[in-house]
Amino acid sequence: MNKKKETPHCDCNVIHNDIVERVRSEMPAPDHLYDLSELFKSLGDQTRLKILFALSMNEMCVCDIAALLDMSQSAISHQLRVLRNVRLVRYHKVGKVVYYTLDDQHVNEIFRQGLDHVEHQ
Amino acid sequence: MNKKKETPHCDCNVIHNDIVERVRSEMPAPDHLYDLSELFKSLGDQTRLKILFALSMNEMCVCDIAALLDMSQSAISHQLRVLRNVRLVRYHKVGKVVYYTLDDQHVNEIFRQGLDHVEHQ
DNA sequence: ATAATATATGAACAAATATTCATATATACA
DNA sequence: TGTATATATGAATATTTGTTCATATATTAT
Repeated sequence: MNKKKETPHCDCNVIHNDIVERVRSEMPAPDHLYDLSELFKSLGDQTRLKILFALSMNEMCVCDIAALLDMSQSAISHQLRVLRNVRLVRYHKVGKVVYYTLDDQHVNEIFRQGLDHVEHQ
Repeated sequence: MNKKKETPHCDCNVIHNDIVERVRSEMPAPDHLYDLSELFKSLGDQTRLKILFALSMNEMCVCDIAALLDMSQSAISHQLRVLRNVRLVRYHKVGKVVYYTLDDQHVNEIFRQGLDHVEHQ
């Protein structure tokens, strides 16, 4: 009855073993998959999307962003940290004020591709 | 997901009101922001990224994917529904077997941009 | 020095999410 | 008709995540 039990979780029979093995051998490294999922995760929130859109128009300080989105300074600061962690934004200080900018061009590209997708259906 | 409260939360002074107003007037429609965040959210999970990578190589049935990722058929099926909901994948049935494929080209493009970003640091 | 302001952060809480488990549906075959 | 197989799905649970609250840090002005 049981063909192969090498995979404890899969409770169905493998239909196309050749394809499965070929895909398995090409699967991106766990590190890359992790980084990529963290990147997309950071884009998967409306607040952060709004922040990124804002920064694509102008550099802005934390206070500007909080006012724009009508949210607390703390909430914005927490979200900016998320965006810093995946290097989507960077900042520079001028006195007490911290100005945020987009970190690289990929952001705009990814953004545009995403909009293409959601608008094209 | 994102909760909207009525109370004004910004507890700091607006520094650059002109910029804030200009950005506010250009902010994408809530519908688009919602769809876009749902799209990226669906990409922000390692299991789903693996599924999408697999499907970028070959169409695969649910059973294949479960075997490939060493996960239960149920877990894969739930994740495929998420991917269907944002139209990243589609399927066709052959008898009992359901084959999944990528739904459009944007996926590969977004994928590539994302990898560019995480690899370029 | 003190006060005021801009931002960051840890802890707590509520909401969202991924997986498991049990079960339902659909198809094929004897 | 039955049984077996492939997939889907609702409910429950455990983990993750976004925001709030209180407070800390850093900078400027007095």
